[in-house]
Amino acid sequence: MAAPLGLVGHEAYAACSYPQPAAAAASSYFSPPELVADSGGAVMELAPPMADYCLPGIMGARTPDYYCSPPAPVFANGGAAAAENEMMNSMSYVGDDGRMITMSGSAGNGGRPSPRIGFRTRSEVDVLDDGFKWRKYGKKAVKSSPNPRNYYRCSAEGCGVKKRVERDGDDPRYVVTTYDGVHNHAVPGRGAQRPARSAPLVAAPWSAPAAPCDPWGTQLHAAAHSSESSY
DNA sequence: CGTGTTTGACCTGCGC
DNA sequence: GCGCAGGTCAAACACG
Repeated sequence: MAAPLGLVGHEAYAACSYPQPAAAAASSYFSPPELVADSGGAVMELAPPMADYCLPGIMGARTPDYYCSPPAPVFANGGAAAAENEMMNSMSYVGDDGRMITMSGSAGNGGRPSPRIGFRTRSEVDVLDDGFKWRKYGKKAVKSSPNPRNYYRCSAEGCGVKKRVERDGDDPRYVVTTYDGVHNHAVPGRGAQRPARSAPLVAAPWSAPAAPCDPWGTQLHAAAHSSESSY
């Protein structure tokens, strides 16, 4: 599967076939758990637990309300964003050339690749509310899609996270969102605490790690065997 | 007046 | 070197 999301470059998909919570289904949040990870030319696949660990730091605290979330010992210290970013920065994965690459310096301070996470969402609205404040700085018609691509930057001072939002050219019901970078601050208006889930969503079918681990090492796979998400 | 959006121009990387 | 496409800039504008 080359690029069903209209994304170019190195892509990997993680299929997450966990049932979609009704609340999430009714909202605009991240409906299909289909992930693409593109990190500076390296391919990685995000298994569901990995997605849950990665995405909060990038997209904000609401994400795990949808993604199948293990208990969150990682954030038990209250420093959610810091812990998440620290974890992101300590991660490593296998690049195209087979070498291990670490995420350290991913926030733009070290010349190492910044994490890029893309996903496709069935949504009526173009812009998903991920809890962060975004400022639009550009709009561009792209050749790969009949729909324009919108460019957003995190409004927080010193935070260089960007995201691209575009309608899927193949299916306009879907919004393709690509996050580029990791927030260096907490979600605005939430403090450092992870919001409580209104209801248990999905029982995590895996053993939740007791501490920030290195899921890259154990859950990375070649993109070749990636599967479609099921919904 | 501050903040965010719009949009055309400009810059840059890449393939030929 | 040239052209194309994607990404970014910045001035103008809208809105609360």
